Amino acid sequence: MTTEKTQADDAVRDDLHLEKFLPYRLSVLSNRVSNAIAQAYGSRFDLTIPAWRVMAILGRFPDLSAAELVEQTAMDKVAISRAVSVLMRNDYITRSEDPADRRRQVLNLSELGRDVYERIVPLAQQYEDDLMSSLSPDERAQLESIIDKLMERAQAWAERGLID
Amino acid sequence: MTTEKTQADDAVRDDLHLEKFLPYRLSVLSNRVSNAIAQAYGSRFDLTIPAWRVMAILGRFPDLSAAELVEQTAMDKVAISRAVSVLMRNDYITRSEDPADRRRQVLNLSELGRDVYERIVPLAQQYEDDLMSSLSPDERAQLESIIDKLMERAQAWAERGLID
DNA sequence: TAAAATTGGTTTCAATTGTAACCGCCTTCC
DNA sequence: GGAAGGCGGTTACAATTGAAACCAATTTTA
Repeated sequence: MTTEKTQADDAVRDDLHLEKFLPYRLSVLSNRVSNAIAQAYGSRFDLTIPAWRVMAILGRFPDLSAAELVEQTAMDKVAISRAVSVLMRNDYITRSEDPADRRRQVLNLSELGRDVYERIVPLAQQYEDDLMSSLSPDERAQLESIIDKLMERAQAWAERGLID
Repeated sequence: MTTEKTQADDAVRDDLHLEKFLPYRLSVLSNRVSNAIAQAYGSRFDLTIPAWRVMAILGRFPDLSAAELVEQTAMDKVAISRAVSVLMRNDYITRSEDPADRRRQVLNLSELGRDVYERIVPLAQQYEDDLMSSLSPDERAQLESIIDKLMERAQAWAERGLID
């Protein structure tokens, strides 16, 4: 009834099922996941998502500057700067001036920061495991490669301009 | 020094590869996609993402109230209210009081709104198609079902409380 | 070697978003 | 039928975010 169309060739395009629309679904999924996790460690360690991301990167790649964090995280430099300043306030990271280039500041987890990092990692891992546990091994592998492909495609939009 | 481990069995969990971390990847992917698309129709029709979402739903399900939009979109009611008010300002939707319940306001696309809607749908479709074109038919099907499963899982966190 | 242009990073200001309080209408239950 | 509570929707205010201007150090170039 409601699915009837007056014009045959309008039928397809005229009907957008938002619930089925991939970009929309991605956004809902991503928000649900991020918010849940943010809540989990935010409530324990008083960390925002950007702050935790900075810590996650520094935990793996020490001695980065803010600019290098920008590359790694795809966050913008203002967000990094703010995350860094709250992390400094919490003594979760240290900042030292690079003598070779006095504009540059080298960042690292502090001892306290590494402590927190090491407690959060398993927690984060646990969430990921829980998510993944709903998938078969085959699906997991598929997902990896699918995300890569979609990412590449979306990246292309940004680089080579939008469609149309 | 800082990378040394004191305890052998910390070694595995201690290493979080953010670039491989599903929640993180989802968020980057979703942002890239949404921003690109938002830019595409935002620049043409001066629509924000929430506003476009409201139109997308109204295009498919006429005669909804704001509360029903909340259900459909998973946006919160303030966001809906704001989207509705800009859409009213642009004459993209109409609002009529429900005589049976004078609190309730029935929303619909205006003629102009439907026009815009019908021009955006193919555009949105095109983006989705372009994204999907990077996947094989098999992968597309997989993705559908994978997203469903992940969504369900993440939903469970919200409902039954977080892990741990 | 002194302007000019670039780079790392921060600050400022405006726009977006989330939370909570709120107003008006409606229902219900004494 | 009239207070008490619930629901639809908006407003107000605070927190977050993004864009652009900005400062200081460095590199370029002439």
